[in-house]
Amino acid sequence: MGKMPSPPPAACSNDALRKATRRLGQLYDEALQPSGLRATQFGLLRHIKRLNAPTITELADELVMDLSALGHTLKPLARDGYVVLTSDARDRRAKRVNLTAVGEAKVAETDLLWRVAQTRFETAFGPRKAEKLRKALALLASSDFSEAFLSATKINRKGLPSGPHGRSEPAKTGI
Amino acid sequence: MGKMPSPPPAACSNDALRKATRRLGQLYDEALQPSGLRATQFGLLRHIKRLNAPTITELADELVMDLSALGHTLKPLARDGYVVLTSDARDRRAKRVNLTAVGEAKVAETDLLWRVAQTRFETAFGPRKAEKLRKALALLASSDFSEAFLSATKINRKGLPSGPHGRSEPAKTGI
DNA sequence: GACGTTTAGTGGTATATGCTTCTTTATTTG
DNA sequence: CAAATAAAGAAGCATATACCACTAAACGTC
Repeated sequence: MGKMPSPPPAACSNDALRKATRRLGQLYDEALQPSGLRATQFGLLRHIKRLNAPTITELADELVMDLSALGHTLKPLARDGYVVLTSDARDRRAKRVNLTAVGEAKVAETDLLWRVAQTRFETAFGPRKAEKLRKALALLASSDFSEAFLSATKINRKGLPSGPHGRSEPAKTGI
Repeated sequence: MGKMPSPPPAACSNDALRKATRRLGQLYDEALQPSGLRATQFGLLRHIKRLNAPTITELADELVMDLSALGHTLKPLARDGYVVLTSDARDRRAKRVNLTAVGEAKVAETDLLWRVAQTRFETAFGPRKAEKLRKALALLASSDFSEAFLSATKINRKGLPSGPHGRSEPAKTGI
C-alpha cells in the first residue's frame, strides 16, 4: 500500500462556487426585481458610487473583472441613463464612469430592496457565518490568493497535507 | 438614540461571491487551458459522467442552473463531439445527455490538470478552510437555503439579531 | 377517450464575462 | 524631439446564464 489514488477532495471548489453564485444570484435578482435592476447591476452601480467616478480600469480591478467585460456590462447601464462615460482631462485615454442623477436615484431606491435581501441572507445563513463567508470570499478574490495559488507547488503526496511539510503558506488574509 | 441606520452588513454577499467566482474561474481556466476546456465545461462534463446520462432537467437541477441556460451551454460541447443528446425511450419529451467516448477521454485527460489546480487551491487556501468553504457554498446552493431565505422575515430591528428571538432558524445544513 | 394541465425542451433575446486584436494616447529612451 | 514601448479602451467573437414564449408529449379527470 504505497500509492493511494491521490484523492484531491472529491468536490471541485469552482463548481461549488458557481452553484452558490447561481442560486444567490437568482434570489437577489428576484428580490431586486421591482427596481428593474439585476443584482449584478446594482452591485456595479454601488461600486461606481463608492469609488466616485472611477476609470474603467480602476473599476475593473475593484470588481476583479476583465476590463473589456466591464466595458460591455456598462453599456446597458449607459443606455438606460444610469451612468455616463466622460474622458479624463489629464489622460485622454482614460474614461471615467459617472453615476447620473437618475442612476443615483435608482441606487437609492434599489438600496431599500437590497437591504431586505441582505437581511434575509443574514437571517437564513446566520450573521456570524455570513461574515466569515464574506471574509473567505474576499480572500479568494484577492491578488494575494492568486499569487499563493500560482506559486503553490503541485507536489502534494497525499490529498491532505497534514504534517508540517511542504505547503506554501496558506495565504494570510490581509484583506 | 433610538434609530441607528439599520446597518445591513456593509458588504454584499452576492458581490463577494461573484468576485470570488470570477477570480477562481480565471485561475482554473488558466490551469485547464492545455485541454481546451473551460472550468465550467469540465465541471459540466464531470457532472454528466457522474450522473450517468441524465436528462437535461436532472442535470440542470443538479447544477442549480436554469433549464434553458443549460441547453445553451450544452451546444458547444455537443458541437465539439463531447456529448450527444438522445431522446428518452419511455418519455419522448425528455432528452438524455450522453458523454461520448471522445468526451470521456477528454474528461480523463483534463482531470489531470484539474487535480493540479485543485491541489493548488487546497494548498493556497488551506485544506481545512477549503472543506469548510465548500460546505458553506453547498448550503447556499441547496434548496433548503432558498426556502430559509424566502421565508426569512424581513423584520430585524438591528442588523445583528443576537438574542433568542424572531429569526427563522438559520437553515440547518443537511448537505 | 377528448380536454385541460403539467412537464421537457427549444428558440429568441438580453445581460455577464473573457480573450484577442486594433486604435489612440502617454510615457520612456536614445 | 523622434522612435519604441506601455497603457486605456473599443470592437468582435465566444461562452455562461437567465427569462419568456412556444411546441410537443405525458397525465389526470370525468
